[in-house]
Amino acid sequence: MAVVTRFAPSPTGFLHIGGARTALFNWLYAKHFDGEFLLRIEDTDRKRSTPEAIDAILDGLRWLELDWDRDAYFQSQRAERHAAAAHSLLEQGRAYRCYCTPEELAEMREAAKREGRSMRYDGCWRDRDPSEAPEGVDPVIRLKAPLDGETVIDDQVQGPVRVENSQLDDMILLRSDGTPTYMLSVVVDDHDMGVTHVIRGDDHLTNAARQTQLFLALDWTPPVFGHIPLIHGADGQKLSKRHGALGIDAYQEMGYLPAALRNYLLRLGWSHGDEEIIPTEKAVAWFDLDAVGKSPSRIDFDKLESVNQHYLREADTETLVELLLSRLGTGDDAADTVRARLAAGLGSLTERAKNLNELAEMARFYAQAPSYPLENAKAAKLLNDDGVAHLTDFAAALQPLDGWGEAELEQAARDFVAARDIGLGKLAQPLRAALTGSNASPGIFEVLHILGKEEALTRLSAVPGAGQ
RNA sequence: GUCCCCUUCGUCUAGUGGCCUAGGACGCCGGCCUCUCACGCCGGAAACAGGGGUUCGACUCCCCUAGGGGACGCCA
Repeated sequence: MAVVTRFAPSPTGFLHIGGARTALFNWLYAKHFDGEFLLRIEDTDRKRSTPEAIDAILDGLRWLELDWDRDAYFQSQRAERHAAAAHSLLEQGRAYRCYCTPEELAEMREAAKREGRSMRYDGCWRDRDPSEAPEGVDPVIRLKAPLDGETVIDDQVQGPVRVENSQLDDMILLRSDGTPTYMLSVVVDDHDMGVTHVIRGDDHLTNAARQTQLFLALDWTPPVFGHIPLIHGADGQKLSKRHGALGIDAYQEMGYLPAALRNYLLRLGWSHGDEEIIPTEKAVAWFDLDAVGKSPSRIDFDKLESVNQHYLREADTETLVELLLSRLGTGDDAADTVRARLAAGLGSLTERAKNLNELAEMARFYAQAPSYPLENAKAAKLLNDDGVAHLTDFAAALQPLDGWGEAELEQAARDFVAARDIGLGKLAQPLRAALTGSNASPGIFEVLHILGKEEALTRLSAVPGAGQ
């Protein structure tokens, strides 16, 4: 039987990092077994579901390059089918009408809590005659779940998990307004969609037991479950808005590459020996549930950055240039010149940057000449009297040069400092400040070369006090 | 409160009874390289939560304790 996995987010918010990893694992599992990866939007909570959230989730998945098979399913469109399943259970005597009011239920929970019992519905309408039904109360439909014995989930990540049936109450299938609950919808949809493997956060572990009961009541075979541990914030606490529970678009804005984020997320909770850099092809080849860890992990931006830098170095130049251009916000006028400079300078720039934003800042001088006074205090200090004097003389020495290759430029600089008996740094640092506006940059001869003779000499003469 | 799950360096993890004087990666510290910043290279500090068993031998198996997480909705 072909493997079918699914990612089933509820569109009540953006796609966060935990959801992204769940989607990734489902995607990888399907790819590994040459199966299908489906997407189902669980929008049955009309009050909280928004079209914006649906778009954010879809965009997030697309950005991460996690493509889904078939068309996306929308749970809200299948409510009739869900209700039908509940009614058939009712006819078979496997479900019943319950007339308890929300108030009574709340009272029940209070009492249970007081007496130290587990807080669950006591099943008082389970065998009660419908003729006793109170007037004017719309009943809910509950599953007539087994009273004793146990439900066992052979979880592919957590191992066998046994839950006493006495711990599970008769779950509501249909609300008093006739709409299906999450439990019912999930089970019916997973069955109808042919889902064979349910991979999701372990906050659903106890749901798996209830859902198994439902599958069995419907005479369906439950899917294989794999409950992956949750991701926590850097402080070990549950993910919240303050740390890490950001939308996937935030990671995009922070300058991470999709391939890098996938690699990082993959290693959170999953491993393959000592492998760290795992491109998607290898991930597909290696991924399986047995290598997923059981304990929750924390998000670590340092590591993410490091992985990102790796992918930055390997990224296609053209792609990177476009990504940078949009971040530099430069006009179109000089676009071709800037593109060429960026393409030439990218190689050594990616050795220095950990994300696209840093990269853009480091590359900025290829698009714009420094403006005075220099913002960078250390750089400004390099342009003191001595520094400017050296620059002026060196510019004069450069003027008659025919070639502008790195080697020639370096030779000229070495001859220059040797003649004056000064260290190379005495010349290189002021040069750097004048050319890039900064005290840190790629090798100065590379910068000189990429900028070109005309632009370089223009920048040198633009230094305040130069040429006297 | 009840039930379920988890626990190896700061973080992500390798480890499936002897290969472990516990390995790797990120981060951190030191050094080398050097026109700056990086990269790279070399070296370093850093962990089996605690206590009982089982065993010739436990990071690995069992029990207890502690800590962490999750679930207990007519939310998903």
